[in-house]
Amino acid sequence: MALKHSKQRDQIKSFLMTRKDHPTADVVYMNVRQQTPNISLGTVYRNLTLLADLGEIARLRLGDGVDHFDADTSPHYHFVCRHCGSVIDLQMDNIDTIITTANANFPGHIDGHVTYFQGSCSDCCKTEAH
Amino acid sequence: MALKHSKQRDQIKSFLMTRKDHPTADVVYMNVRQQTPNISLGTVYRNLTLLADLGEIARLRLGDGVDHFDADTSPHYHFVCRHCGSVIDLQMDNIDTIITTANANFPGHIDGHVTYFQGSCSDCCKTEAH
DNA sequence: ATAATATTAGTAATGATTCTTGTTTTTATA
DNA sequence: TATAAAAACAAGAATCATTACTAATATTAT
Repeated sequence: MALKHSKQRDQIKSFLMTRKDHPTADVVYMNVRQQTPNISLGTVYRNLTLLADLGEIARLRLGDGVDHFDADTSPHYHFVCRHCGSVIDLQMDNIDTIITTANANFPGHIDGHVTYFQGSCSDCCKTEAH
Repeated sequence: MALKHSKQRDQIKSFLMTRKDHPTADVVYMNVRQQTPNISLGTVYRNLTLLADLGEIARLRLGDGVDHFDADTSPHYHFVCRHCGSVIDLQMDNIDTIITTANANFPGHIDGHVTYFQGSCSDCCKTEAH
């Protein structure tokens, strides 16, 4: 069951690398379809899952009920705007020390955490009064 | 549109207060149905959402595609076992200082974060070798 | 008691994702 | 280069959690 090359998979990954806004499967589908009109949504889902399992992309679950995907697998954090829902990269120092803190009084073994941030993005800060 | 009392809502909240394992809507439904056999799943969902909006319970989104509910609204964290999926309360010092860290180089305004921890619960640590 | 309206049960609809099936591509090897 | 095994595909059905709809019922203020 070796991996075989696929034009569709290449296009999905290439598209994702051009984007910094962490698109959903449906957005990937609508965009890749402009180059390959008869690609199917199932193919997009299957390849996004495969690429995520391979570690070539990241799957983001940000509480909005839809998976987002990110071609940038380097360590960084994410911000979700409460107003417009946009997902934005966040450069900040690594906070993995919270894992040590969490392990202190825990009877099992903690080896990871999921963290994302919320608030108003700069655009929404301008257009609304908070 | 003042709130009116409802036996179903009381039972849903009462049941949730007896549990420390953060049940899903379906688990709430199956249990409350033992007292009120013809309660509908829609009623369970509607009331869980209402109680969460009122701040009387917490809705937990932990990346497994199903919402979990918690009658304990005091500040605390959660742990999700990678092996059995169990959700466990975690007592640890508040880490809201990460919000200040995150705001440092961010052009908008960050006012919150979502954090949960992952690893092996004590039961799974015993039964498996990691 | 009555009227206004929030709530309910039951069921249909939605939306994201996964699964199935028969066909097409890819790739290793003869 | 031909061929055969298997990976990948397109199209569409199925699944699962959740929400929406509607007519009936329960609650509450007067």
